Amino acid sequence: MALGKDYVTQECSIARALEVVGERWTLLVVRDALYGVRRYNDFLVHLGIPRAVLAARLQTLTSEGILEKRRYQESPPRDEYVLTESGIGLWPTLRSLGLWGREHVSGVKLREFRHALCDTELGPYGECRVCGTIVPVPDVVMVPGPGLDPDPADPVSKALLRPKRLLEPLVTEPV
Amino acid sequence: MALGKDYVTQECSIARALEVVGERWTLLVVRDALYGVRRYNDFLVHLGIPRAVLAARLQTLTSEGILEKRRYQESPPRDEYVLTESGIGLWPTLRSLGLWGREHVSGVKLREFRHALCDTELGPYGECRVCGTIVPVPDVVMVPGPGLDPDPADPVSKALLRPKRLLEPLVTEPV
DNA sequence: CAGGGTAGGTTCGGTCACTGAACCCTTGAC
DNA sequence: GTCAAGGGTTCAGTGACCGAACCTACCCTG
Repeated sequence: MALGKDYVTQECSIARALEVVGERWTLLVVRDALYGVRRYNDFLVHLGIPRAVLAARLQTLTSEGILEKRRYQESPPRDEYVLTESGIGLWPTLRSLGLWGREHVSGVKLREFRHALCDTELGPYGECRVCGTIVPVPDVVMVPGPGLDPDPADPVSKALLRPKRLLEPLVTEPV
Repeated sequence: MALGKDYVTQECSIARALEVVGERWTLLVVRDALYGVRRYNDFLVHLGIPRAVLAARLQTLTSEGILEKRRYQESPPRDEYVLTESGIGLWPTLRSLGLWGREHVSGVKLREFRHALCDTELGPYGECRVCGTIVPVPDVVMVPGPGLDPDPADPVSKALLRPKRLLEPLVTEPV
């Protein structure tokens, strides 16, 4: 946590959670990972985060068991960062935070989330209104909403314009 | 937001939300407000936050429309900080963040939340399993869980040991 | 009416996280 | 041999956060 200080007096699960994911950028890294971003460089260009900070976040998220670093090719050695179960568990939090931001801060719908099996838009708790069940994260499809810039500058944002399932690895166009 | 920098490149409701509530201490102030804390001094002793930071947070939260500052006595002039509708809208986020912290960080159940009308423990989305509805925040009762220290040092934590509804103003024992 | 207590701040020097830019290493392609 | 790309590390500067001290307005008590 920021300043090396924990919320030491707080006997509270929310405080414990914030000690892990409450630093600047951390939740945005997790969000990108949910959207399918896996590579250092993709996080870098999409978030506009300083390299040193990204390296630090990826390392703490890995050591906290939220991301898993895994080698996907040997030569040259390349690693990718994939969400663990614990990391996927942050989906409801990010979902409700996003809804709150849309409703009380930005006022614009930038993305929609739908149930892959029946194409119904999710309710506020990530449930499918038609099927009446909580939709598992891999069955959530993200599609761009009306407020989203149709021609973004960076290739990661471009790739995220295409409807895709959460967690499904992002493929960026080779420049 | 920290360092005067917003998440400027991010076209995303989550980023917008974090610009408002993503600073250190901010979400804990909102949590305390949900628990019924209203006064400067109660926030201070309960959070263990530096006075200057608390003053700054209360001011930004007020100007962002999440808290409302209101005079509750004239002489001496005293103000209290009460959640607005927008602030209450953060309940689902805090609820899911707390659940995640309990499940993936602390592992201990510190508090329980129940439906006031039927005394059923809430489900993960703040719904009542018996009534089948989302419980409005004022109808949520908070009761201490098994893992909570039964004899805390500060009077605010003491007062929070008694079951009470969310938002209901906290009354601290006069020392 | 002096002294003490309380609520709600502001000020201030020091520390530490974040920032942006530059540099480094390994590998593969030309 | 040279270049580019991916994935980092290093480093000086800035500014948020830290704790402690100080300030103000009002009330109560002797």
